[in-house]
Formats: sequence, C-alpha cells, structure tokens
Amino acid sequence: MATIGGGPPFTGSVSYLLSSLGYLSASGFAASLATVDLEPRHFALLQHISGAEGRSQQELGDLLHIPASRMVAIVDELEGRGLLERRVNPRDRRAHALHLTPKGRRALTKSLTLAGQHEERICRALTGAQRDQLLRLLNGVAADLGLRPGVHPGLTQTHRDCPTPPPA
Amino acid sequence: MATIGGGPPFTGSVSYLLSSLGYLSASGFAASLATVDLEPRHFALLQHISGAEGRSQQELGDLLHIPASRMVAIVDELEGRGLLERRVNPRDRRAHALHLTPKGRRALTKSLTLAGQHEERICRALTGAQRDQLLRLLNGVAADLGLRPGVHPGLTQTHRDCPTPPPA
DNA sequence: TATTGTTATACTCTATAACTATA
DNA sequence: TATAGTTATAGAGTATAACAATA
Repeated sequence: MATIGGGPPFTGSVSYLLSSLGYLSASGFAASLATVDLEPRHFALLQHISGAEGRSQQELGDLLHIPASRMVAIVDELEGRGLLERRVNPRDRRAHALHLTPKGRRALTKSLTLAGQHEERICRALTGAQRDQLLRLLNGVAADLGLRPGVHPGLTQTHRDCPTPPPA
Repeated sequence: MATIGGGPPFTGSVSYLLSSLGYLSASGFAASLATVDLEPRHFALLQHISGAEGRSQQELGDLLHIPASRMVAIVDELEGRGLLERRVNPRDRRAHALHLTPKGRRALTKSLTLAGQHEERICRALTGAQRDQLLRLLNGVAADLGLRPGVHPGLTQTHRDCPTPPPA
C-alpha cells in the first residue's frame, strides 16, 4: 500500500480522489455562484430559509453549524441586497424571523439552475447508468460516515485543513 | 431538477456529495496527520521530494502550485524539525537542492501508513468490488475534469471557497 | 538584466468575548 | 438570571511586492 519512491498510485486511493474532486466541485460551484454575486454560504442560507420560513438566526445557525457572530454578516449581506428580511417576532422580540423576499426567491431559483448546470459539468464523462451507480456508492459512504443530508461539513467550521495531499 | 420548498434531494447530486465527502476526507486525513505534527502541505512536499530529490524550492512550488513566499515557511518548518535539508547547488548557488533526511523518510513512511488507515476508514462501507467500481468512476470523472495525478487542487490556491452548499 | 529565495506590509477572515435589549 | 443578536478586538493566514544574492 505504501509505495515510497516509485510512482505512487494517486489513482488508486478513494480518499484522495474524493478530496481532490470534492475541492474541484466546491470551487467550481463557488465560481459559478459568483456570477450572480453569491457565495456558497449565502446560497445555503437562502435554501434553508426557503425550506421553512420564519426561523431565527440562532435556529438556522445551529442547523448549519454557523456561529452566531458569523450569521450576522451573512444575514446583513443578504438583507442589504433585498434577498431576505428580518421580521420582528411578536412572541419574542429578541429573535428575528427570517423570510425570503420575492427577489430572494428569484435568486434562489437562479442559483438552483446554476447548481444543475454544475452537476452536469461534473458528470459529463458519465453515462446515466454510471451516474446512478456513482450516486449509490457515494451515498453508501456518506451514510457510513454519518454525513447529515443538507448540512455541508465545510460550513461547520473554519476550512483551514481542506486539501488532502496524495496518499500512497 | 430544481425543487424549491419541498424536501431537496441532497442525496441525488454527485457534485454535492463529492464536495461534502471530499471535505470530510480532507479534514479527516488532516486530523490523522496532526497526530504526527504534520499538515497536509508538509506531507505533500515530503512525498514530492521523495519522488525526486535535489529539486529547488521553485521547481517544487511550480509543480504543487505553491507560491515561492509560502514555500519558504513550509521548508523552514520541515528543515527546523530535521525532516529535510537545503543543500547548496554547485551549479547555481541561488537555488537550494531539497533532500530528505533519514528522519524525514521515517516521517513519510509513518504518514503513508496513516494515509492507508484513513483510506480504510473512508471505504469501510464498501466491498472490494464496490471500491474498485468507485475508483473507476472517480478516475473517469477526474480525467474528464483535467485533474493532474498527484497535484491536489486545494494546495494550489487559498482555500477560501471550499464548502459547497446543497444543490437541488 | 533576470532569477532564487527571503522578508515586510497590508489585507481578509475568523473566533472570542464583551455588550444591548429583551425575556 | 438567561438568551438573541450585535459589535469589538485580537489572531492566524495569505498575497503582493520590495529586497538581497547570484547568475
């Protein structure tokens, strides 16, 4: 398994390929989102608000594992551009209820279109059957590793250790 | 493809799964490497020096897409710990020839063992046949996307846009 | 004059923790 | 007293570009 010196089988490691392709996929999608002046974190928040409107910053931050102090800037940015609004919660006037605006919904729709195009680029080399097969295998690994659907682990904490160099 | 509001099929996107699993794989391996006080960048450099000793910082930086000013700190760290040495190049006394020390070779061997263990963790849910199948599919996508074997794209530039939120 | 390596500066991003207003 | 949100401060990491030595 550990072949020092000789040509290392970079193509023989699932973990290394996942790390490299994952980075490529993430950065490629971020570049695509940048064409509509959004970052992945903004997209993630818009999508989760869309899933259930009216939740507080704290609730969404807990769900996405984004600390409260970071949430402020993200919500500020999106509210400043008119994509969402903070409404007063009559039950608890400390907590803001987050809602998408019509403009925010349009931005989300556009982003989802970009995500679809990105998915097609990533899967361009695969037949339909191969893509299904790949999906099954990846979902199996994801379930085994305890990945929570819809919560990207990279949003959770600071991404300081993202890249993985080639294992044996 | 774009399912707003309803439960989004997080498990139906190859690009999103790659991004999430890639982050998990990268951060998990980084955590494993941390047990021997190394970062992925250090491991990558040790391994590439091992592949061909005596190259200059510039050559290795160009290969790994690491700017010269960042190379200095990485080489400083590894040299300070006695894992590699800068030797004077008789042909060009500006360029340092980088060589592993015996201690550096041992650290590399240990790191490769950790990489093997990490690979097993990631693939734990897969049968041997499934793992081979997954390798073939991932290599197909990697080749299509122009991924260069042995050069992790995350080392290339600053990893600021690593996480990808869930596409449709 | 160009190039290798180094250093210095400025900038971005983040977490931590203090702070306010409500409860 | 505790909690939601905000703000301020300090720290880590980076790129850019100036710099020194050699070619």
